[in-house]
Amino acid sequence: MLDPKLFRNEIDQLAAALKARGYSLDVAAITALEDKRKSLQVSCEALQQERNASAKNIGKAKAQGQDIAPLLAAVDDMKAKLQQAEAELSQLQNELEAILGGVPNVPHSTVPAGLKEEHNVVVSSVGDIPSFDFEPKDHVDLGEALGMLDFETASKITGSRFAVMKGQLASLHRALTQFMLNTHTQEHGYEEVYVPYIVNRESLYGTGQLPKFEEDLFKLDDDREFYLIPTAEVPVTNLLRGEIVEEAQLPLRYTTHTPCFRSEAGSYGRDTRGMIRQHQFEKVELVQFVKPEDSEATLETLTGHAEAILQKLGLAYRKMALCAGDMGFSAAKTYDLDVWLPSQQQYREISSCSNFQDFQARRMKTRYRNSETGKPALLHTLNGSGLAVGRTLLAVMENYQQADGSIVVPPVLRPYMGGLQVISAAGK
RNA sequence: GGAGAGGUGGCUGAGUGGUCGAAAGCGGCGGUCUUGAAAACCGUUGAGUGUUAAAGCUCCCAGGGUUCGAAUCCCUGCUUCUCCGCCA
Repeated sequence: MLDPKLFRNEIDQLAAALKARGYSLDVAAITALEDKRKSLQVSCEALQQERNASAKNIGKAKAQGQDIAPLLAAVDDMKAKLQQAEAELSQLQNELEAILGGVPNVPHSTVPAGLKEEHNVVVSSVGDIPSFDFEPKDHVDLGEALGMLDFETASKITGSRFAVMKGQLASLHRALTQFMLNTHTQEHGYEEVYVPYIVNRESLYGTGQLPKFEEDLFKLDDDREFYLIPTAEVPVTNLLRGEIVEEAQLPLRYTTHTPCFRSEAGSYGRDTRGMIRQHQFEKVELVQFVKPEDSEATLETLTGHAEAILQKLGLAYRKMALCAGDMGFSAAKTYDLDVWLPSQQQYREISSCSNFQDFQARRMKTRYRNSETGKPALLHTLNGSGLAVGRTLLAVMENYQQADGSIVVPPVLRPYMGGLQVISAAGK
């Protein structure tokens, strides 16, 4: 949610800024509604004032033992008038809120212009692209040949876009998670948290998945309106929904490992092979709450924390600054980290790190007490994948494969694998 | 699943349908004292909206209702705690 004042006072500038990301703001409709709201609110408050004053007078008169019957008669029609005004106002406010809640964040001034993926800018490329003296296989062929990756059984159990892993590959998957969590908690200063994987509507509204992106989510058949989390961003960011934290506690850094569930509606036919795009995948998430003046720098360090994982794993990647039109709904600025996949001869997204500024915090009413003013002020929120575990697994498989189809375990993961150096069919 | 008790400001916690946005304490902030700090004492201190500033308005878990008037009464939901039952 953007600051409502922007819609009242600077709506034309706002519309121009949003156009950069391909969003066209209905200025005329919003202005008309806003004008109507203003006048309705004024008249409604005048009626409320009248009611309060007369009720007070009646109370006084009664206390003094006077006859209050004439006073009651005088306020006879007031109630109905007020009720009608309040109903109209609240309907209008809901209407406005629905519109404003659906307006995306304004791109930060440093965000590259452009509306499409090809306008994203390469910030840096790190690591050497591996060369093979044989034809590298993709992770599906590798995993199936090892007998450790099975999509057919998964689709029997559930359906498409699920995977079954076995043996050392399943262990490698777990090792990656442990390695990431340990790195973030021990080297990057994050506190590990465990959170629910099912969330309510309020939480999804807070981080911006609702009301606009309901079709991306799995909703439970339950009258409590529960959803499976599409990312740990939702429960972790909502840890502080409605809270006021002390400035001395900042910055707050949380990391967690959760499964993520995405309906992938609208992605039919895309990435149907392998583990790139699944309905269920694991992710280690980084979330930070910082003072507004710190968020820009924090996006750099947080992205660096995700990069550190790729570096320690020895994977080649590039850091992309997303253009205005390619960013998510709530983001003011986003870096994607794309890892090199030998089978595709291209980089694929493995992490997305964003600064939401106060966009989520305003929706969640997450504030801190500013020590200078003594007043509560909105925090800035950031998050990033550190990393998507399934995609990291397939990147490791493909980049560490050998001619015989075995997979070398990256040295940093060996302590988590009982010292195992190579995954081979014999190890199943 | 059954029975009972709660949900009030940053926190703890009072609050007979009318002067209650709400006692008190803690914490915070400012001051006195002190070389400095602590202690003590004095003052101040909810959030939002609105305004040049104010006034006004809204908010006592959420949503409905009763009433001229609701933190207070009624209904529904959510949630916390205690006891019983069941259970990984």
